[in-house]
Parts: sequence; C-alpha cells; structure tokens
Amino acid sequence: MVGHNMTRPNSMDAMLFLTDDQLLQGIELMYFAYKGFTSDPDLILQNYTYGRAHHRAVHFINRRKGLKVSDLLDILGITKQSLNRVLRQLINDGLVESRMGRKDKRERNLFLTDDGEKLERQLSDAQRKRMRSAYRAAGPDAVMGFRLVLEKIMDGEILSGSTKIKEKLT
Amino acid sequence: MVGHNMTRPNSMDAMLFLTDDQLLQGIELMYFAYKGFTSDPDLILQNYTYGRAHHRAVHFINRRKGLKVSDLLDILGITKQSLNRVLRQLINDGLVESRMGRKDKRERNLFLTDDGEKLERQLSDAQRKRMRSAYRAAGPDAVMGFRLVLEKIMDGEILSGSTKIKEKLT
DNA sequence: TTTATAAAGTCAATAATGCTGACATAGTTT
DNA sequence: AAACTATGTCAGCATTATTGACTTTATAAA
Repeated sequence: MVGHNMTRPNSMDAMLFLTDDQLLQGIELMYFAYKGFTSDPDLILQNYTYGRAHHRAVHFINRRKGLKVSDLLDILGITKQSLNRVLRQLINDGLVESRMGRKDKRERNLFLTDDGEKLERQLSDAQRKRMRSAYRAAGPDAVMGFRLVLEKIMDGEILSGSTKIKEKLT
Repeated sequence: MVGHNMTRPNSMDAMLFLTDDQLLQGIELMYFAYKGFTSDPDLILQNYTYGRAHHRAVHFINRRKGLKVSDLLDILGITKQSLNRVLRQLINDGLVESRMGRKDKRERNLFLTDDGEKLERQLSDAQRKRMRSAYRAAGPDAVMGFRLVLEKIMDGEILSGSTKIKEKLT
C-alpha cells in the first residue's frame, strides 16, 4: 500500500482522505446536504400545485431571461414532453410568458411575469438564506473549496448564469 | 452597504462571496453537482428494475448493518409505505435479509445478502470513483472546505455511518 | 391481566416527475 | 418543392413519493 500511489508527492498525507470510508462519508454528505438544500423551497411549493420541476424552470428562466425552450431543455436535461407539462402550467397560471422569437419565429423566448418573479423571489430567498448562513459559518476558504470540489463532481454538466466557470450553451 | 455587516472583521473581503449572484451560483453548483453525483449509479440501475430509492436503501443497510426498519425510515425521511415497497422487492429478490430482532421481536434487522453486497459494491464503486477523482483534482484543503460547507447546509439532517460528525440515531 | 402503545406490514388512492413513441404545425434551409 | 428544425401535444407507462385506514404481533403500563 505505502508508496504505491504516485499521484501526489506526499502520498500518505494527500491520500488520507481518499479511503473508501472517507469517500462514503462524502457521498452521504452530498445526499443529506442536498436534502437540506431543497427542503425550504419544497415546503413553500406545498402551498401551490407546483413541485421541484416548476422551481427549476422558474429559476433558470429568471437567470437567463428570454432563453429559448431548447436552451431550458439542455440545461435541465429532460425531455420536451416533461418540460412542456411544467411550462404549460406556468404559462396558463400567468407566471411565465412565452414570446415568439423575432429572428426565428419558431423559437419561443421565455420570461417571468411579475407574478412569476414573486414566486421566484420567494423560493430563492429561502434557498439563499440557507446558503448564506452556511457560507458565513464555514468561511471564505471553505467556500472556495466547496465550489472547487462541486465543479469537479459536476464534470460534464452545464452551469448557467454568470458564465465564468463553465459554458456549453451558445 | 460598507461597514454595515459586522459578522466578520474584514467585511468587504469576507462578504464578497455573499452577493445574491454568488449565492445563486452556489445554488446552481449544488444542482448540477448533484446531477453528476447521481448519474453513474442511475446508469447502472437502468440494467435492473431498481431506481434511486433502492440504491439508498442498499447503501444505508450496508453502512449500518443490522439497522432497524425504523432507523432506515428516519435516515431516509420517507413514509413506511414508500420504504416498504422498495424493501419488499429487495427482500423478494434476495438482496436484503430481514431478521427478527432478538431483544424486541417486533423489530426487524436488515442485512445485505451476498448478492446485495455485489450490487452495493457496483453502485458504490462508480460513485466513489467520481468522488475520488474530484477530491484528487481539488486537493485536501478544498475537500475540507467542501465538507464543512455541506455540513452547514445539512443543518438538521442526519449523517449515518462513522458517527464523528453528527449523530441523531440512538 | 386487561389495556394501551409500538414496530412492522399491507391495501388503496393520489400526485409529481420522469420516460418513449407518434404525430401536428409552423417556419427555415437547401 | 423537399427536408429539416423548433415547438407543442396526446397517450401510455414507470418510479417514487404522499395520505389514510387497517392488521398482526409484541412490548409496556395501568
């Protein structure tokens, strides 16, 4: 075992956190943290007829205002049939507006209405509050590490919004 | 704005990562990383008649061998009806064994069979592989930060396995 | 010892979110 | 004119969750 792994110079130090048990702990941490991460919005959504899928749609429409349906499909990684059900509800309920593309009239650009922005704010506030207090409690260095590891775990996934980190859309 | 937030001494430095946009980026990072995190096991599970719920059950039965049904319910945070459907399949398929409690005969202690351990290994290998390479790429300090922030996000959730971090079960 | 509580299991109905396949419509490209 | 593209829709199915009601068995309390 010792001296076998040459990935890093101080293999004992550097590899200490790579035992199966440490990795399993990380895996469970991801599971429970994600549960906590979604719990606040989930509670709010229970007051509506909406679920997590609606939250996601509203979130990304807010972050990339005017994005096309196909962009949203790429981001969410679901089928158009799945998205359409959600989108139709949001449009019918007056939370999302779907405007015909000006250049290519086949495209639909998606926007939040005022009511849509209200819901987005409500959900986002709850989620940001939890993130903010976690960031505060952990401190800036920890946050850098947090982000770095998550980016590595993401691998091939798409990150929307401010395009600093990864960019695959257009 | 300046000098308003007194949570930390260097408020400009320390609060830079707490803008709404930075928090939203963190939120999206969690979303995409979790998607990547589950993608490998999900692929494997497609070869079976099982889903994520089976993976979770198998994972925690492996980590807390002999745990009671009620323990598993607490960990997963679902209803017994939901768990029971999954557990029944795993038991019928010979992946999980349910032994009557010795002290309290109402209780059922859950164990993986040899076949159950095979599936667990297969799923775990894939997930650990991704975590390992993320940890390696990010480095030990980043991993510490990663874990710290996730723990703060978890808040009230339960962490099973090695009980160093949080403990709520017995 | 009777009664109450607890652990586990089951049945039925419902909801949210995903999937595949097939098809329609309108608009753009070649 | 023909082929392709973007979007939307219908129908059917799978997974995972929910609530509510009820049973069986076993332990604890009155």
